[in-house]
Amino acid sequence: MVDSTKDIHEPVVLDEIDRRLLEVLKSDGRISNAALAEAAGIAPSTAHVRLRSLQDRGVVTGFLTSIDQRSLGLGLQAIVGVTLRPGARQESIVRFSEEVRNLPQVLQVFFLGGTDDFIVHIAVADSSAIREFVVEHLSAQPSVASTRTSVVFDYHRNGVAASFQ
Amino acid sequence: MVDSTKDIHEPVVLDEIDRRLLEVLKSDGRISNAALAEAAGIAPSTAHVRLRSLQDRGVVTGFLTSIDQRSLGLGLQAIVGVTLRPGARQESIVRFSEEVRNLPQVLQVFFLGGTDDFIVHIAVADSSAIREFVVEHLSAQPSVASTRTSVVFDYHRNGVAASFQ
DNA sequence: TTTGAAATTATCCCTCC
DNA sequence: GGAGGGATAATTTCAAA
Repeated sequence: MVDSTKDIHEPVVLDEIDRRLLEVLKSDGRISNAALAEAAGIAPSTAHVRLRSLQDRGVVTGFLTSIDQRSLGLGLQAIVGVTLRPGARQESIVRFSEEVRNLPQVLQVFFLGGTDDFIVHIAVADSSAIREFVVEHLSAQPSVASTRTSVVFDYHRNGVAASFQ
Repeated sequence: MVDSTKDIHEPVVLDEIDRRLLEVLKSDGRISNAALAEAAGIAPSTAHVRLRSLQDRGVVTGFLTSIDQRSLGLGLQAIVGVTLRPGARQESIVRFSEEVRNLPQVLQVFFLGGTDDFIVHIAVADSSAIREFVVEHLSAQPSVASTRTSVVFDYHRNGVAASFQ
């Protein structure tokens, strides 16, 4: 008996074949089923069922396309660390963070326990757009105590983690 | 005449159709060519040519699979900020950073201009694995002056930026 | 460049091992 | 749970506008 509405995280058991499939898919999400099957040493029909199972079990949460941001006119990336005011209301923080993560400049948001309360990874056109982003969307917020902006000189990605639920 | 060996970044011109294709592909890298064509309002054969062109021009740099790290037994994510010693030799920094970004725990590395010289996004099994990672792979390095570790409580991703060449 | 249509492949479901 | 086979549907190429 499997519950189809799983809001909580139930343990997932992956065997060697699953891990091989994931290893291939990690860096080639658009590989054909036939090629995926061959890479994992199984029949195409089996690979097909396996991949569906990985999606159903929530192991594979989606397929993404890596896009060169410069081509979109967004040649500059930055990391902005944000510290919130100690007295900020919980509900206003939640609303604020949801606004931030839906802004078009935002690639990723990390909510942290530590010095910064969260950090935002953005891609923008130029340095004035960074300042504009920070002033308009972060500093202007009453919940925000301070921000620290760092320009991204180089960036490397090994894999893509799923957004938390 | 197009140079196939483009090491430098040449300007890319995207029209409205290209942008529509990218918007769809961004969050669904495995969409079928037929569905992609319909979403962009063009013929499947055109969508096919267009997508190939986007790849050839370096706009689309790859297709990735978003994987729930918890399923892999990596239930904890952290951000580690690293400051390098002012006197560290350039070549040792380069070698070190290349080692770090190839570690299996590492999801992303950002090289920054600012307080931290770079930050590392990792996924590990538990808190002792965080400590192990920092001690073994970061603090032990002679180039490293200090590190600051923050646990990731929540994570959200809007899109995937290409790794810098 | 875009398209429609043809040739080739792949997907997907069903059945059997 | 994995593999085979076959109907369906997709991708890819190409000629033409």
